[in-house]
Amino acid sequence: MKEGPDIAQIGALIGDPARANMLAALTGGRALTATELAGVGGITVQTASTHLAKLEAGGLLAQRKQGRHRYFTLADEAVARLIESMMGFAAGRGHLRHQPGPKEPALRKARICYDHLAGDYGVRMLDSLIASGSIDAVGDGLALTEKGESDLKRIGINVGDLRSSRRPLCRSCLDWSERRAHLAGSLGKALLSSFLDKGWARRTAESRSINFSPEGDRQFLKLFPVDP
Amino acid sequence: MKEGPDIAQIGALIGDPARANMLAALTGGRALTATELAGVGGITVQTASTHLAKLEAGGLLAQRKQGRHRYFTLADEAVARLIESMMGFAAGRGHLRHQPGPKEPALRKARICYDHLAGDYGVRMLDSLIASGSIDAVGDGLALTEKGESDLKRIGINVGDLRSSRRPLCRSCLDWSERRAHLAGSLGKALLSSFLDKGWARRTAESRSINFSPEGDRQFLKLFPVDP
DNA sequence: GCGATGCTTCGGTTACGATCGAACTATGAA
DNA sequence: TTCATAGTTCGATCGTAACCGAAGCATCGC
Repeated sequence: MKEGPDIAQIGALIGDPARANMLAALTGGRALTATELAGVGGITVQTASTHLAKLEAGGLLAQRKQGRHRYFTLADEAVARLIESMMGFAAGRGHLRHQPGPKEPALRKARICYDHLAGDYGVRMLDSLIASGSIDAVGDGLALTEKGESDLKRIGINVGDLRSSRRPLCRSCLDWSERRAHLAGSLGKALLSSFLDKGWARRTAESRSINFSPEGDRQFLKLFPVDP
Repeated sequence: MKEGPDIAQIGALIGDPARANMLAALTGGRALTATELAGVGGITVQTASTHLAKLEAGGLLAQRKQGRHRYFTLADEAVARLIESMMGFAAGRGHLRHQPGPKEPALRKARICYDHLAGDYGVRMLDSLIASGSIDAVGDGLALTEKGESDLKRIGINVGDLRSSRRPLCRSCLDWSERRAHLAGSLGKALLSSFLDKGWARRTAESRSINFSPEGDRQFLKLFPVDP
């Protein structure tokens, strides 16, 4: 007994439905205000305020004041990974939400996971990068190849810039809807950003889903073909 | 809101201190009875019984009856990974236990993590295997090399046998005390088993720590040297 | 200055769940 | 059979934490 770090504290933090909803919403990567988070949690602002204070004290959230707004984000990528891994686990056990909801298909197709692409399209992209020899997959680890680096430069992504950050370039992240890996890390972020910049896709207002335009869809599927 | 799987349920399950203690104890890999688990949770058997029922209903535990005893284990390796990853996260945030306790140093040196070696010795072993070229590390993924396969055969581990199981051979598992990776997967299990079989080390009765004998210590350090 | 908006703090209510004593079932030992 | 041990179920208690209304700050626009 009393062995090791205290998982009960963070378990309890995540264990409240309102807080869990807020955290899941923040996994979308966007900074949200206390009022918005109260909305996603289905509670009043007063209650949300105390919840947010607890989450911040627990080190799960960071906030920055901007005028009279208070923007909350996940404290760092480790929190996002924890949440996503718990989602993957929960999905595997059948701990699904009561009503699947109309937005579910869109989420399964393409959604944002902290700052990179997830869902069917996210998994497909990684598969294609591996098949084309741009990324080496060893066990559950990923590494960019020289071919990959030059291929990416051709679509406007300069890997050298990304390397300067302390964050790992490639990281595999388990997708809860597909139950397979998609690409995270700074490269995952850069790829999604480029899709948005090119106008291939747009983020939706209140949801984590990512909407591809018909043209963007075509381009994406051409760039990341699935092998027959 | 209402997007994705329900993490609040499992968060709440882990969020109770008594349940968290039981889960942490079961991460030791041993099957424990309800009474033993009541002990580690610091509660009466009645209370433990209801907790265990909840954990089982939530898919975190499995039980098997044996005579008048009821043995509980973690449902599968995924649960162990979840618990360990939460421990790693908690340790990183400073969510440590109130009193470090006398057993802490032993735990940091060598302990069992589900079924493989963790702690200083676990990290050291993986480092050494990578340095000697037995294991390839790419990103955070691990893969056994041909050299590794033959080296392991020399110390009595037949990798061919391990491959037949559906479980991955090599897996990296983040160590909460060292904050670095150690070796999990079926190979990690096989290595620890061999140390125990050879008499180099023994499991302790009530704790997760692993005790190396003086001779076992010598052999282990010789087999897995650290590069200067 | 003023009101409006965003958010926090305070106080009091409420509900849920952890807890344990006691009674009950099941298995094993004598 | 009887007694002992392991565990569950029941019932009642109790504490904590989630919750919201109301009041209090802070910041913006005017």
